[in-house]
Amino acid sequence: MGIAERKNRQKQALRERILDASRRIVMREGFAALSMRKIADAIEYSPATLYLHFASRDEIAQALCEEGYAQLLETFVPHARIADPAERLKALGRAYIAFGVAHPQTYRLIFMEDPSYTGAALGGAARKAQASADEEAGAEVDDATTSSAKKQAAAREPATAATALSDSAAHTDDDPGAAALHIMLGALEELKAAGRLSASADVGVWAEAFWATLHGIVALNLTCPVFPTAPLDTVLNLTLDVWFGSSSAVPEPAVKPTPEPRAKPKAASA
Amino acid sequence: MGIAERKNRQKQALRERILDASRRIVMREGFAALSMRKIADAIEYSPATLYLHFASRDEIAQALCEEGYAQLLETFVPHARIADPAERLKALGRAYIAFGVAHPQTYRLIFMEDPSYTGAALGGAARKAQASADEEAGAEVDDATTSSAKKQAAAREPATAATALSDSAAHTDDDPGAAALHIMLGALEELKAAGRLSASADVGVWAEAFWATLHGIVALNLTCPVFPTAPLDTVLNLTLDVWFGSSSAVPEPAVKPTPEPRAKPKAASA
DNA sequence: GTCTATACCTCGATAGAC
DNA sequence: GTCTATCGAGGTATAGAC
Repeated sequence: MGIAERKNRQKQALRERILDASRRIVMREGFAALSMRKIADAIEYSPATLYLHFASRDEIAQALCEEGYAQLLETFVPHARIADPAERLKALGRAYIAFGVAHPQTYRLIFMEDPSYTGAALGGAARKAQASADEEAGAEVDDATTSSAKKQAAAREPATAATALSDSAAHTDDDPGAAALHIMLGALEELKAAGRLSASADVGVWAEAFWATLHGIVALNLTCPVFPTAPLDTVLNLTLDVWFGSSSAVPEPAVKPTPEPRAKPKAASA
Repeated sequence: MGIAERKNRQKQALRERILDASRRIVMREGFAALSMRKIADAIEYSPATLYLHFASRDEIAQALCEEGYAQLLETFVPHARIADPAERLKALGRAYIAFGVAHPQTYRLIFMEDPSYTGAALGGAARKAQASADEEAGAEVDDATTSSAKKQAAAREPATAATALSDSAAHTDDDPGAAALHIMLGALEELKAAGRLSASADVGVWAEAFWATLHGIVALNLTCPVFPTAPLDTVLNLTLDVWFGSSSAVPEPAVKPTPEPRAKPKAASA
């Protein structure tokens, strides 16, 4: 069987070469420029050979996406150990933006190209967020029908940073997107448990809204050459302060979030 | 000269037919599916004829973009009359998201396709934001070199909603993007003048960060089929409350933004 | 397994007849 | 002004020789 194993190794090696070349093309010229011909050229094989390893261009793209999800999650992991949940969320936000700026084409591929690619990243994650929200609302969860119900159990008790991390690590293998979102959910739960979020706040909604905010900063920055006019860090810091309060050691806080929530009456529109 | 005028009218009419057909194709199949052949088919002319009215496909796309900018601005205008600046900003945010959801392909074309398209919308706008920020910082503005310096003068004094609107209306003809951003800047200036924003807050940064946030919600919604899991309005309301405070008449505010800004010490990261 | 060769698309843009 | 015809380039995917 040694011969079969060698052949298998060679097959896997070529598969990796294909993905390597594809990754380089995407990083250099963007996803739209990824074609079977170009990949074949890059690895010095004929286009037909590619179809022995991938059924289509789309399958190659999906493989690249999965790498991207994992890569993004990796940048999250170290920050998940930060004790203060607000600081943790801010650090995660910074890591998210940093990833997008450092790997623009990868970010585009995952979050700005095909809905099915983005869905693969956020689909499972969003389902978990919904489940968490339902759970929080006191809805009954049918463990038999939910394959990942066991993993969600840890979120039921107000988790410490350590348990949140170890729990999310359980997701890492199968679904990086869900794991990433789960790290955020854990931090938001802690904030809420500490009374720094309204008791009626829905952490699932908070997580989705915050994620969308981060996405907006990255996406606009990648798409629009003149955004932002101000330094990116300045915009990011303001955004994080608005969401989770100013935490700088500076005596005078730079931003004072709406001291009078409902001071003025609503005006009639034309 | 009547003959020449008639020919001119006919030429303009065909130009409009081309744009109409293009708009329909983009709305129905997306910008990527817009091809000269398809347009020609739709208007029942040969592809070659198109090149008598537009130099290239790109020129058609840019014409569509300009319509889109103006369309977006139009949805802003009625809300610019709201007296309370925070409520005005929230209404603008809602209008922005509503536009993106109602006209997904138009929104994609303007803000998610080609950087040059988005730049045409935000480029001039961003320059104005920067100018406003400079001005605010006490920098001298050389009126001779800035063609629109006169228009910015109105923002110097804490403007009423009326003056902010009339001022922004002056931008409408030449640059819808700048006009839209200017409406937001005016509202932020008012917030600041009322002491509801820190005196050291940079309204240019606020405007860019808020715009990015709105963009994130729309973009993620358009790209990701499962976002948001929660109703879009719920996510939007939370986001607007986080940015400009809760203004609902409900006795218990749904969201309490970080009552203890710097309660916990910063934790050491691993 | 890997190749050559090719079928079969779609595209933007242009030349030249009418 | 409008057409037909076409160039040349790009793409996915496959058939069949080796």
